[in-house]
Amino acid sequence: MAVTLKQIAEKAGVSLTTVSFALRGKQPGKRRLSPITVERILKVADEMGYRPNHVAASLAGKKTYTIGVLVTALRGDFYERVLFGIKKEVYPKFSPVLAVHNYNSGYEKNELENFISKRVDGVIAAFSGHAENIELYREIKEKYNIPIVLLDRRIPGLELPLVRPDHFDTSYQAVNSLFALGHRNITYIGGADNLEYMKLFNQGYQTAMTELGLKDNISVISQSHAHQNQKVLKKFAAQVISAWEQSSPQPTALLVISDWLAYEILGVCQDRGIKVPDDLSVMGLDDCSPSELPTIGLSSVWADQEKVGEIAAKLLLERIENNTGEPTRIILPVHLRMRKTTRPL
Amino acid sequence: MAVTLKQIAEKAGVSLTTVSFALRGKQPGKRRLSPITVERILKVADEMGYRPNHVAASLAGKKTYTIGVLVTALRGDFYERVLFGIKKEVYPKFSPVLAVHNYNSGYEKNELENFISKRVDGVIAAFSGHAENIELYREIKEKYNIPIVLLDRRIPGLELPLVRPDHFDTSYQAVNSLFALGHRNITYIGGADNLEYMKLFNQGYQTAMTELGLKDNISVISQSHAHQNQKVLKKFAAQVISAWEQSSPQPTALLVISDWLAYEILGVCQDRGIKVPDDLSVMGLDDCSPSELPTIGLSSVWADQEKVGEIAAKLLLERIENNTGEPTRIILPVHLRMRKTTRPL
DNA sequence: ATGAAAGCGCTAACAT
DNA sequence: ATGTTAGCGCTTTCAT
Repeated sequence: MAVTLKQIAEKAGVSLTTVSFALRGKQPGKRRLSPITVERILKVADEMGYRPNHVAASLAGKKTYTIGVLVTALRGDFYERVLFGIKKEVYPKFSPVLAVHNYNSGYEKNELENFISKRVDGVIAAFSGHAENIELYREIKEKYNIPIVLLDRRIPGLELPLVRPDHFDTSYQAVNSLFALGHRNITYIGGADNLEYMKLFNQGYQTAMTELGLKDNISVISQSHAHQNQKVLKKFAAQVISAWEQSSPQPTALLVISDWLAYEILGVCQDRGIKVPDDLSVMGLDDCSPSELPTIGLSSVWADQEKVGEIAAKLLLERIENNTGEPTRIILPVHLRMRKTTRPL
Repeated sequence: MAVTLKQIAEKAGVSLTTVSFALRGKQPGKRRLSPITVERILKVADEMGYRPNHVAASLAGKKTYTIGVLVTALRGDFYERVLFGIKKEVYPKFSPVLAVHNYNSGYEKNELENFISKRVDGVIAAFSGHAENIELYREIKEKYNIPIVLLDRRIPGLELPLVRPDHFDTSYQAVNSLFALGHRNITYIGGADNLEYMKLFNQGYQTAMTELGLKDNISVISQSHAHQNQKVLKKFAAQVISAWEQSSPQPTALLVISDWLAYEILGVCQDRGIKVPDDLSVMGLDDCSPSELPTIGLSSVWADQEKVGEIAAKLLLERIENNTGEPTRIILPVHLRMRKTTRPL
């Protein structure tokens, strides 16, 4: 069945060690081998159809060349882009093990334990927010000395490097751009603020409004659970628009925590004959791909998620290779994407 | 650092073997151990914070409890759903290693070799279509005896189990539903037919048209590369509509190979003042999530991709566990989702 | 009911 | 320039 180093060694008339080094090139402990033997070994290995056994190599070498990537969810082309950035950065030296927790504490625990058992060389994770798993993160870091890089949010009590888009500036910029268009009455449609990015969105909104002298116009509508299925979003969207219809003075713009919720709001507007952007401007905050579709054209704020992944991976590799690195915090700039759902007043 | 079986054995005053069995429950070779020792071992292990080392277990046990999942791409909520189905089915016994080839032969080769080196227990793969990798698939199957289940398309010359939605019936049903609405002049907007599903889409269209006595109305517009970025799609969409505008008699309906292309077509129609569905009905074939958005409402054909993943995983597990199973072919039914871009004539 | 011991296939000192 | 050898942390016969 599977060919081993030993078999190659026998066939090539050299020792197993020589084969091991020959096959891996010169990288490790500077052993010098005659090019002629190397060539012979390579040939034999090729003829026999040798495939290295990573499992054995990992056990012996105490390195698995594997990193654990734990994200909150896969849907919605968000962590997909992050994952792509990670893959790009570590390829082909490391391979990522993908895990998803969906904000479920049990899944998160399970996946993290799995990372430990798999002896991954490093972890990139988006913390779920469940405090009961903090000790597990600490164990990974301190007991197992596995480097961790965080995505999007910190873990209270743990000093860990973090990479995320500038959430505060996201809503801050959005409010300012709306202001520049002439809007003064801007309502923020938010989430429960239990996740750090939501809190920052909210703060960015509040700060911008205050700075612009619009403190009295601040108004927030929010719903407890942010990550929901389409049905729940639809219902919430209807509530938002009903509230808007009844309010006076009516806000001229809505700043919406997620593009997918904004799409539903657009739908409700359409049903009720509210013209966007003529009667109402709508703006999302996490530029998802449908926003760019010609029939949607939702104004939103774009973050380079791929770069988030790349940088996280880069930080992780540094830490894996040099066992160094302080808990840096890297906040990436975001960019306005003004499209068709916002207009000058 | 990491606690080992040996350390637990010493602390508990038993042999390493006993610890190994105790920790894994009763499953393997029916060894009987006194509940009292088991309890003590469990307690010690817990106190010491033991985490099993999967790497060592895999090497010794010749099973990695890992399956390789190779898909064509991640974007577009397609393989995402498949992956979800797979995870659901194998959790928590096996963990999937995710690989993506993007129709690139080199990546595919690399990822498959990686699967071998990782000694995965099984493989679920969507073949890229590149013939030069067929031997590698054969090697996995025959030399390494690693079970493989295919997604979406066969591999010429290899008898392997396959799971896919009914691509033929997708376009076949679509044409019939359009016919039922009164449409007779239906154009198919397709791809290069180099992938099996494209060929089947095309055949379903041709067959349905022929059966309905619409042989003379058959018309196909296609473009070589199907999986492109938005810019290319936009351009192709413009060409499609230009062709439509100039044709006479004008088709009343467009059957579009992918929903994302259809969205762009909708955009072009909007720009040129063509009313959908009043002037033209548009229908997609791979129901993606934006189709359901209220402001899009693209009619399409839905396939239960999650179930594709589930079934593929189920077939794979059977083969891993019993080393049995013929090359079954499972074709899942698809369902029409008539929304707002199609209308009765 | 429990242990001892032989690997699994490789890496990395430590020779020569 | 190449070989010998001792593990890595487990699973699994084979004993007792």
